[in-house]
Amino acid sequence: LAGVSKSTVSRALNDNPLISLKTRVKIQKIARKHKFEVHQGARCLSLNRSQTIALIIPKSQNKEHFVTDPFFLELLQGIMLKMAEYRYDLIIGQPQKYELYELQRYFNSKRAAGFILMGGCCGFFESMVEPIQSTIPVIMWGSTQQESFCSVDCDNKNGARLAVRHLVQVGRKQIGFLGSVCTYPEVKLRHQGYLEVLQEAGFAFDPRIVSYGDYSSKAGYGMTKKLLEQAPQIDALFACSDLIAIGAMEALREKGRRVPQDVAVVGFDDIPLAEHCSPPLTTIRQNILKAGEVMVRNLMQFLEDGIITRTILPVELIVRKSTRSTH
Amino acid sequence: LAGVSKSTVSRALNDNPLISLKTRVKIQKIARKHKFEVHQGARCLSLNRSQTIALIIPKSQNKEHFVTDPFFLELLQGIMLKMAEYRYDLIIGQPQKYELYELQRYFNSKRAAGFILMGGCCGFFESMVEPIQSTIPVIMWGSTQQESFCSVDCDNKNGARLAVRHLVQVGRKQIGFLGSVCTYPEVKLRHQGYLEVLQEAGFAFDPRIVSYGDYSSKAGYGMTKKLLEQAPQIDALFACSDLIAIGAMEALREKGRRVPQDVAVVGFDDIPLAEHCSPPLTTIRQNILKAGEVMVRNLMQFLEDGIITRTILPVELIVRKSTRSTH
DNA sequence: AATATGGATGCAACCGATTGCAAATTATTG
DNA sequence: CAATAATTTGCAATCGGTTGCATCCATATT
Repeated sequence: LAGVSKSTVSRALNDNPLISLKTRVKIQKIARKHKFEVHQGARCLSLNRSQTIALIIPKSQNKEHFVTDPFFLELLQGIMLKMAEYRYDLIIGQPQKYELYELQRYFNSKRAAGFILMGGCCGFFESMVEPIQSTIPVIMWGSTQQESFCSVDCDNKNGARLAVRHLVQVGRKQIGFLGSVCTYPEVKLRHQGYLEVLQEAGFAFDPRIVSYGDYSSKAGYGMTKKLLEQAPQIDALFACSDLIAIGAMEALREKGRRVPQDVAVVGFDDIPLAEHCSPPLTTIRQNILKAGEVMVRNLMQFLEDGIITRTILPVELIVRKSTRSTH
Repeated sequence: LAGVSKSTVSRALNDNPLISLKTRVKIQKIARKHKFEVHQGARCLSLNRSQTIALIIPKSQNKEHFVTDPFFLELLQGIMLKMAEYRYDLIIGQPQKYELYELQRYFNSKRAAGFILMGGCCGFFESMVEPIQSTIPVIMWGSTQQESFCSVDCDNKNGARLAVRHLVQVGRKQIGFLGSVCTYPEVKLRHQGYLEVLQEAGFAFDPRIVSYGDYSSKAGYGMTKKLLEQAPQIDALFACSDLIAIGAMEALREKGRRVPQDVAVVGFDDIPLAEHCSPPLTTIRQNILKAGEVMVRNLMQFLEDGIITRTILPVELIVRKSTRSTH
């Protein structure tokens, strides 16, 4: 070192006001010059917590090994941006099973101080929620019934309402619903919004124009093919993701339906591609980047002060050609 | 504990053969029963290395904050799969600057024992390569001139050759090239493959039908618009990503060109969407999942034995409607 | 039965940082 | 100037594993 004890160095590097400004600055300068870095293992041992958050993502049930949705990347980006601000590290984990125990292992081994759960939207974690909140700091993406822990979600119901109301306004009468998995809370909410607007518009609800699959374009393609057979009269589709919508438009095209002239299509997410697919897709924009940031911020708040937040982020209707007959 | 010293416990949990099988099993059973987890901080301190690999991703230069390409997700998935096998943790880092120093900070603080560099493909890390190899365990995605450290890449040149040869075989004469950033090594290689096949086919090279942008559908849209103005005679396009190709097809459609009748289009990557866009896209499939796995495996090999590997993964031509006039 | 042998376990130091408390230094006050 | 207060720094214990070496015990050997 350069003149002082190691406790002084430790305090100086942590900007402890016990140490006089003069020595603090001196020590920090020396540390920088010698590219000194605090040994995180030692720090973690001493503090008994690590400056690390774990992002827990689901292994999807079907073949596809991952949330292939670009949506996830954007969320990740938002998370990382905010994480860097807090000078925390992000570890990504994909546990074998969706059990509290797996999270507890991370937590007990002090590999992570808190968790961001992506599986929430799939209902994976609903089961383990009760024991979690008292034990492990957690924030979840997606809607949930539980009040006892932090969550962030977009306004699914309102998103669906905006989409379907727009379809009604452009004169559509037979509006189909393309969901992903019908048990997902956000899908339920969107379906609810869909029903509300149909009712407000005085339309009868026809269960034959509702279909479920997953979030992929493949599923959208398949659902639409099926729908066109059992309900050829549809003149609009509200899809629960842009990928579904894109798959749907492909199926429509194969069946000789023009978008938007014969069938108008609305997606959900506003992925970058939505603007440049064919035709450009009317969709519900979620500010995913922001969502990622909010998740980190709220989790940190919980870690520091134990404040439980439940955030609903606004959504926005983006009108493009897939619902505009002219222009 | 239950009867023995802590050194015995430590050895037993690490399956050290010094400890008799009987006590080993007994201790492991007790540990499991009490959900004991090794404190990773302490372990890291003691061993002076952590069981963690850092995935370093670039902040893209333009507005888009991230590799929005689904390609990245698949790679991530492959990395995570293999990582779980080795029982290592994955941390994701997006350093402020692309300098050796940033990596060294991770390394010196013992937050990561090795690095997977995603920026390689963008040439970001080329500059810091010489100092790296001797200092820090690294594997890079993408082609590089350097021989001194591990890398994994797909066979870019051959991919381009397959794509362009296919276009030649279906009778196209004016084959445009839609690149991303012309300084990226993989783009250079693909352009090289493109030129080779043109030459073999006896076509003259026309620089006016080559354009560069980035990997997004937006860029594909823009490049194609420009290309159609300065070279309206083109009858085929080879795009360096599926997203570019999708943007290109949208631009073609707006300009009244039919795909594939007027202009055939080939992409690169085979993202899930490629099969369900309109028309389904002929493309070059990279086995990205495998690539991720190989990166982890080779990096681990380097960590253990210091073996430097340079891997080129095969690619495959997937023919779909975007290049088939009939059917 | 005494000694050699080897396998199983324990002792104790060590990794590098943090922090309560004591000590030393400086500043303030009567 | 001495006594006290306030500020600054150092001492030493602690966190929870790992590991070289010493020790112990049981069996094998002579």
